[in-house]
Amino acid sequence: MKKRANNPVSILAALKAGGGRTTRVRTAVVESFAAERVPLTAMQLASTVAERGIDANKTTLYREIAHLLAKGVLQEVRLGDRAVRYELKDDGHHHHVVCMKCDAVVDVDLERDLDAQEKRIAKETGFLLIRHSLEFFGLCASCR
Amino acid sequence: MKKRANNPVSILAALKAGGGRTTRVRTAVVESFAAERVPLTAMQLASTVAERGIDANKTTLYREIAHLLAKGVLQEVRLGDRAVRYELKDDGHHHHVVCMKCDAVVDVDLERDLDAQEKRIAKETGFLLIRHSLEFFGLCASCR
DNA sequence: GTCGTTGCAAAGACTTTGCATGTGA
DNA sequence: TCACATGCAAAGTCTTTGCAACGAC
Repeated sequence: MKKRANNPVSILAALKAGGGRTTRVRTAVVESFAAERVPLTAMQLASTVAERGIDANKTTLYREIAHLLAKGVLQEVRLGDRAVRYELKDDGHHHHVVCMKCDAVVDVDLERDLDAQEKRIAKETGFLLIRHSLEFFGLCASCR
Repeated sequence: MKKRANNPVSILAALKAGGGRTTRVRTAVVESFAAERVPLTAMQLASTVAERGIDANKTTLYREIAHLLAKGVLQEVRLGDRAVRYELKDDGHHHHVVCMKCDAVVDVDLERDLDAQEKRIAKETGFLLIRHSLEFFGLCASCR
């Protein structure tokens, strides 16, 4: 399984090589995702970027997210709430545990993944299955 | 495992017993969920209700959904897209298979549920886990 | 200088709230 | 009757689009 370089410098370099520019906002966005490590909503990204001292317009952030998705730097993550979140794309498939009170997110791996179940379900339903999404919800150690 | 009566008549009777009224809109909403069987967004509900010949204001539909959620008649379902969907609550825990092209939804059960995994994850993360959500995405037989 | 990037304003989609009116039991 | 239910208008939240100005290289 190939491992993608997930540090801000490499990502920005790759974007630049693809014709993009290394701007104030883009740098702050990529650094924010790399530093936070958990999936962020557009609004959480705005706060994180602001905390880093960069005052970026929200339109710009939405456009930057779209750009990074198109470049394969980010992937969408849907947790249980309405929001769409984004995280740096890595090659490892993992799931999330979400605190229903404070919104904390922790990554987890499954011991045996769902491949067998997926095969059976594909057979039973006639679907061609492409991906799945599994999240656990509860209260984290400090909120319980 | 106790089985809830999921037909419109019983549901409306139960709501009435709880102080609610059997109105034109409420009847159409409950019948729509019972007839469709798959999770509906507020907008899909509006269409379904309209198809049944009832012209309900969308504010009313949002309020009716909130009311039915509060009464435990409906439960929220989050599939992979941004929308929040609702379905009649039943006691059986199941998961969904979603067609990424035509939005068709099929219910599925897991052979072995995720209890063991859930226990392990709770132990590892310190979370008190309350529920989980698992969806499969792909293309249905007609769209593939 | 070019062309990618940014900001502002405005529009859009979906959802919620306030208030006056309607209606089921 | 009267509390529940409804409709309309308005406001709120999140996201997208149009357009002119800015700035990385």
